[in-house]
Amino acid sequence: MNIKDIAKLSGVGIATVSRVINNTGVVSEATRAKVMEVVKEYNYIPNGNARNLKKTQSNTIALMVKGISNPFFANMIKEVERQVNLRGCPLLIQHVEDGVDEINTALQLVKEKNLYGVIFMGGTYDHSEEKFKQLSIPFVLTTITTTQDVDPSVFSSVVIDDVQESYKATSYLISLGHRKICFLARFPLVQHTTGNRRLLGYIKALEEHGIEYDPALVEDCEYSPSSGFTATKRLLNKKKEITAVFAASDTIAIGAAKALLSLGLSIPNDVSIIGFDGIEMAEYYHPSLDTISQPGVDMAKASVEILFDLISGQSANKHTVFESVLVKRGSCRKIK
Amino acid sequence: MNIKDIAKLSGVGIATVSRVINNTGVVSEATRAKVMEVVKEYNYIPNGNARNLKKTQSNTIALMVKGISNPFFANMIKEVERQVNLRGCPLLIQHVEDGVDEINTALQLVKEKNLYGVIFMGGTYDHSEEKFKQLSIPFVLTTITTTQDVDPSVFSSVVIDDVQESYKATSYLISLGHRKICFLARFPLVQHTTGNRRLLGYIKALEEHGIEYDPALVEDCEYSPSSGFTATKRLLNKKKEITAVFAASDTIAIGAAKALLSLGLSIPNDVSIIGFDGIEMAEYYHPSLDTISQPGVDMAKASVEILFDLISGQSANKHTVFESVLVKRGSCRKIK
DNA sequence: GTTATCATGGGAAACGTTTCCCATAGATTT
DNA sequence: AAATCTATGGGAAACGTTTCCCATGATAAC
Repeated sequence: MNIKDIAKLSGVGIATVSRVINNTGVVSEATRAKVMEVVKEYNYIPNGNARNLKKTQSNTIALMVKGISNPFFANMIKEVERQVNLRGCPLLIQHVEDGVDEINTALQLVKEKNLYGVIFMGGTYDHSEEKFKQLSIPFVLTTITTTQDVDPSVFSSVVIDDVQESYKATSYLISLGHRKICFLARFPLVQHTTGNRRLLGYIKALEEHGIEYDPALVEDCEYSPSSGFTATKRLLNKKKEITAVFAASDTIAIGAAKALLSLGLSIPNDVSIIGFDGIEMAEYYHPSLDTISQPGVDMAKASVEILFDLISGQSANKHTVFESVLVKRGSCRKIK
Repeated sequence: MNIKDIAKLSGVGIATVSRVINNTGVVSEATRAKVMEVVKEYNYIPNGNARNLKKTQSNTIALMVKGISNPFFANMIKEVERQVNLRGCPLLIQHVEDGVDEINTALQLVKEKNLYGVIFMGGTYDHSEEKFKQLSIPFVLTTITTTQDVDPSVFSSVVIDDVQESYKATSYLISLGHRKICFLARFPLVQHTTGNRRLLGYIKALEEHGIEYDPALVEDCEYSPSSGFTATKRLLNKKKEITAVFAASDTIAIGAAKALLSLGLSIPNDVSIIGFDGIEMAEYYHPSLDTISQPGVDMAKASVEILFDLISGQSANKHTVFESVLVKRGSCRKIK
């Protein structure tokens, strides 16, 4: 069942059927009704491949996610899909394996599927300007910013200020009297990752308050409870006196909390703890965990809006910085 | 840059370029090398739309997920993608909104994109045989079985036995001396959902042990901590004496645990609790939560294997039932 | 009554592949 | 030396659309 069949069955030309389906050009009401009836009756759905081939552009938006199992991304993905579908476009969700270059993957996809636009979610901050330019279609980096010498006019982004928010969390702990503050995050070899930027904020806060930065209080770990758990164990084995833990994600914070609690330590009486992201689980953990809560859904929505503005040519590349909120639930305590 | 350009640049015909790219037909080593050199140099990637149009079949596999934010699905999705990519196919992840018919969505997608195969993950058990037949390409239901009068030879599935596993959990609590056991799950209007089937197992266990089934101990709730939390609050307001909670997901169990803990109750001293799924968070909760752990990754792998067997015509429709494991972590206690 | 204008709809090319079928040339057989 | 076979590679049709351009008939203008 293709457009030719529909044309024959409706007694019109294929061009007319196409015009009816796409609501383009002028077609008399009578003709339109006649065609639509046949379309409905035979449940005709145009072949997307032929369509995209001819138009040398599909209306598909791709979402490249690095870390699809990250619970913080879950609601963002749903919102991106909702917003994209609202605009009548299908969303192709592409998971990018850790260690795989998401821009290269996208480059491939763009050529192969004639994408309409791309949203990148998660991943590193390290991309060259040249790469961005190769990607000749509109795209938005969400949750990713870049500190390389990249001309800001060649890409769009929706981010939070990792340095600033991390500074906020650390300062909060310091204001409560903490001096021995651990920091848990992921530090891959690449520069300019979320972890590295949050480390900068952590160090900045320490320095501003005259606290010496002790690398032994910083542990490298994946963004997962299990990794947070083992990292915290490693930390405790160093026999440092610790009064607070700042985890670069709530998942890490949960693992860290478990490590402390299972040793019989109390949160926040013995150790204060604060996470990052604002996932639901942090609230329902016992004790509920303080966190730097990111407006994930708003960020997702903004990403799609910016992408479609770019597509329609209505605006140039844009960089939006969202503010996160320090949510206090009692897992941090004033000491001394 | 298309196949014609490559042909011209290599000094061969387009048919030859196609043969080289697809490794079909016979091409002399010299010609192949010449063409490949040009392909590499210009970084040529064939247009997927043209390809799929001509072949009247793409190699794309679609994964229809209902509940993409379900943490239990996270690892399964990753495994499905890994397995599909391993077989040289791209995976299209399609999120299906709650309440939307996933088969209809797939039907649309199949016609539009000439899919190669479909995997359904999550959702209800209610599908008619006719619908299955309309979907004229190979597909596998994962995490979904059907109790309708559907001929088992028209579909494939990878599931656990919900009734049996639920029976297992409930029996475990009973064996520990519990009589007042709450059950939390989602009961939508549609029949034959995961929740309904697990309820059957729960009731079966009670009856077999001569315990009267009390509907007041069963609460309807979404598969999320917040919903588990409020459902448990509702339960406690009924002033029933409760000694154990069986939650149909670990996310619900976490919400339930939070409700109990925040009232100062102890787990497992005052109330025992057991969840379902086996997500990482249940282990890192404090206390660690007992659960019926599903082999999600194995199930994902099996789904892809079955799908590709169907595609290659190597085998007929098949139904695989996986066994779940009762994981004891101490959140359930023997009483009396 | 003739010409200009307009609304509508059809024909055909083009998008970039794959693949069938045939042509060519060199090698092998008779 | 002629005939046959084999290996290789090219031409062209086809996949199912969209869209440009043109044809047709009706209406309006003169």
